[in-house]
Amino acid sequence: MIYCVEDDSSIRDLMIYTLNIAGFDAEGFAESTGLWNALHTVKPQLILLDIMLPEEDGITVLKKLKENPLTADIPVIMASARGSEYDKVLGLDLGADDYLSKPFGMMEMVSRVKAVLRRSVVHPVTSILQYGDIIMDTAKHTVSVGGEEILLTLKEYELLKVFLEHPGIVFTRDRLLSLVWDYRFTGETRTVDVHIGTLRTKLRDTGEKIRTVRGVGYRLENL
Amino acid sequence: MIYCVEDDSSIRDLMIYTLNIAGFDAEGFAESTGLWNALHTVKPQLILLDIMLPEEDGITVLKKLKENPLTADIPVIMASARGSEYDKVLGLDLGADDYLSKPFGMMEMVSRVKAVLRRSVVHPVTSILQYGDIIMDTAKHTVSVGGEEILLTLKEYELLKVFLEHPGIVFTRDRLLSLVWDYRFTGETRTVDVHIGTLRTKLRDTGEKIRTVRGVGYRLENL
DNA sequence: TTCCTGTTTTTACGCATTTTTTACAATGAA
DNA sequence: TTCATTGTAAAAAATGCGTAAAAACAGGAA
Repeated sequence: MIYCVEDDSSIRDLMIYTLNIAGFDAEGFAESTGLWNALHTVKPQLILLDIMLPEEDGITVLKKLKENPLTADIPVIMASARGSEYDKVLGLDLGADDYLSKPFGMMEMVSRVKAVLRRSVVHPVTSILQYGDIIMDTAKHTVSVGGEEILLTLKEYELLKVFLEHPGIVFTRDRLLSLVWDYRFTGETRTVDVHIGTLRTKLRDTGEKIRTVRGVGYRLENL
Repeated sequence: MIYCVEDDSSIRDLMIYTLNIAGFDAEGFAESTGLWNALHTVKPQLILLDIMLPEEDGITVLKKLKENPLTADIPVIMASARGSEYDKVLGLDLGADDYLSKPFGMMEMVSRVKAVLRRSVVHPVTSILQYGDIIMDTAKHTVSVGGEEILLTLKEYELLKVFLEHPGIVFTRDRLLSLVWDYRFTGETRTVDVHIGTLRTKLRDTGEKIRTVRGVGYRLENL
């Protein structure tokens, strides 16, 4: 998924259209609010960002993106009609990955998008797992829900980690036992259920997220 | 002056050329011996260091740089084709300031160089570590809390230093042992706990700052 | 050397928290 | 309804942590 923030709707439509043709999922926004909303649901591979925008300008948006650890690693290509060197430098310095100066051709855009994506394949050195408003920082060993830190015991933490690493996948109790515990034996035990229970109550305010798959195990609901 | 250690001469030349265009003095070396010689004469603002090198590899070079107080404060950006997580973590943990994964674009390189330099300008002569009202001066080897100097033993000091250098990050007892002590063995010992204990009492008036992460280790609470 | 002093490590144990088990209630499919 | 499965409160067991106190160590002075 590529997000494209551009106020001129004819240019925006053309960009989306071209990106689609080139095989990318792309979504466009006229100004930054749309981008911020979208970022809450799906994290894109790349953002195309115009500098001149109504409301919040592109430089500010880029700054914000780079300040937040959740979005800092999303590559950004800046675009602007103001071709001055100043803008370029400013944009690149803040961590933009490339620059398109208007008017640019669609071919050029696609080739730059591809180049940036190629480069940033290996990038993710992030210790952060996100799922909706749940954020787990494995380096700090903390979990927060909606910015509020919640305290989990070790088993709860590791259980949640397994789910966050594989959202949507069903895990049998045996599988969870062997992942989080190091049980070799697979005996009758309610241990997993109990921990799932406490996890659920601690995450209650986030809505019911851990689903029971009767006769099989548990899985984290897909967003 | 920026030093650039890279064995592939075509890449190295391109890097030097680009850095020059961007307004930097830059000098390149095919392997680490050149770097060591150059360091005796001119101390650079930054070093670009490839991990895969003939003779001495980049990780070793980085270690040496960070061990020597004369060179420890030179920012280093590591570059490597081996994109494995392991390399990254290792590099970053040893004190590299950023990471470039090959193949990288020249634009990206310049923007990262600028970013690192910008960061290191803010903390000139970084002999001072601060966290809330705790101030550690690594040059003077002193620690003060709220202006009042406190006396720490060597182990307490080094333990605190690790935490101040990585606020918020969890350290297991094993990790702390290998960082502050030079234990190879990983045995059952309460040594770390005891020192954490004495540190805590000496820092008591600053509020509880060192948090226990049960089953894992310790971390400095985020401010 | 021996003694002294301050630091570091080990040992041992109490305590609090976490984890597991147990037992039973609730649920849902057939 | 029946029966297997799941949820969970409460009790029991296990574990991990903090810390006092003893032991070991290091360095300096006499």
